[in-house]
Amino acid sequence: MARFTQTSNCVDCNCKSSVFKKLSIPELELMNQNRFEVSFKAGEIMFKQGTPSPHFLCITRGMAKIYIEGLGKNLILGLIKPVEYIFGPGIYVDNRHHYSASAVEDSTACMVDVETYKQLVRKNPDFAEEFIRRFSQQAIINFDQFISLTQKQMHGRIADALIYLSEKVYCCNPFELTISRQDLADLSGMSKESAIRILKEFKEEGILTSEGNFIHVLNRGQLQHISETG
Amino acid sequence: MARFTQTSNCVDCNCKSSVFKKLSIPELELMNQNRFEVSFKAGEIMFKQGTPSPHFLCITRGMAKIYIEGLGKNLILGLIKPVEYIFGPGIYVDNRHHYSASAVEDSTACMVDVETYKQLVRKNPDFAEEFIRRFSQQAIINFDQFISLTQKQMHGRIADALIYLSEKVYCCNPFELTISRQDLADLSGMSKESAIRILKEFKEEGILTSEGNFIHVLNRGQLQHISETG
DNA sequence: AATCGTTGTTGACAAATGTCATTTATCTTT
DNA sequence: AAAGATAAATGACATTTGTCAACAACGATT
Repeated sequence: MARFTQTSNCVDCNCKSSVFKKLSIPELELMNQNRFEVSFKAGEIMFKQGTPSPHFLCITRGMAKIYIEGLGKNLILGLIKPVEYIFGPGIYVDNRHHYSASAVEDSTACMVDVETYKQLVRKNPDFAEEFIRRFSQQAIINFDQFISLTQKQMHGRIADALIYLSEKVYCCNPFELTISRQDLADLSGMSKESAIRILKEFKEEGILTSEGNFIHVLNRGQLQHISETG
Repeated sequence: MARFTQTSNCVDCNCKSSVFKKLSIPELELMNQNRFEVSFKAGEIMFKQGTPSPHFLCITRGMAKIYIEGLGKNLILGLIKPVEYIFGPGIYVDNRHHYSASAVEDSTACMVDVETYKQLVRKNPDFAEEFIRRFSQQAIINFDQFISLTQKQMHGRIADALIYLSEKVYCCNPFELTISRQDLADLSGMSKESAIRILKEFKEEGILTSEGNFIHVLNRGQLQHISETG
């Protein structure tokens, strides 16, 4: 199970994440006092859809997936890496998590008290605006995902997922896919078998090479084209 | 084209919409000074995806649809009626609209200056919290729509759309469908023909009756069941 | 009433996609 | 190294869904 540790300070995250840059030293200190660090092994659940959300979560090491648990299947909304924080929309509505989060790699995360956070949102308009801006960016990303998942065929959706993984998540090419094929399928809204098949087709067409979990995108333009034409 | 009018006052909306209840009289007055009313005929576009968004919009009469323009198809996010306001996530990010809005019935709307609005969000923490709360509620609704559109089959999706229309939009049963079949399809992420076919099946199975654009849901439980089982 | 354009409806068909069963690879544990 | 568990890959098939073409209904205009 998860182990408690208490190593870093909020000032560390302040150096890395733009959200906390809007906080003053005393405000950071307040936040620091109302947080604790937890470590998770790969596969462990960080929080579960439907449960109360007294804390929000800030990934300091490793990687997490956030996903909606639907009807038997999961829909992965995104992969979160250091130093990004995960706040569900529930914190201002019903204090429930509206999606689950679990570690896809061994990870550590800060759990920050939501009430402290909301208090700072009230007191510091710059912080509030930055929070709203983040929230808005997330919504815009969701819209794109909405279009991808509802209007594109499988090839376009896998292309979108590969671009996302290479450029937003692992930020390199070639990259090692640390998520499973099932996760790739859950990210693209299709069955695991279909995801595997399309990956194979892309390989046969010379768009990418793959050896085990290492994927090298050879023809980024082609991938973009497939993404845009559905 | 749209005609300008200047009839009501923000205080009117204050009586109807919970968002503005958090504003003081002087604040409402400020908002009132930075708004104007516009009327739209059915079918007219209120704002267009990709264009700048110097104003947000508050529907005071009629009904609007908000929709993402995707690859040839539209995805309807929701139907907006008085007194609800439409703010895109772009106002805090890139000052662009990330979806389009158009009148599905003859409508009037207030266009409120975004800068004034953001100023009030900074100054009035209660108002800011209420804004965030609304935004969050919208995100939660989007999650449900996400699951509906990506994990349910057509019958489940039409069931969801019918429940939404009957209970959230028209708020009565029977109700007159003022949107087209194409709109119903865009709301459910499928082709117009498929939407029509499923409506017919529901009719044959006695779940509803329909005469022209009037729909009467006879078996709400069955509809719920179809929604839940996909 | 006749015409035209739009929207709604239907049927036949093709394409996309999921499901199931089976095999292969990979990794861990013994 | 052997065994077992898990993940990945493949093939056959059924189902879901979209597309296309034709037609009917409706409203607006002449």
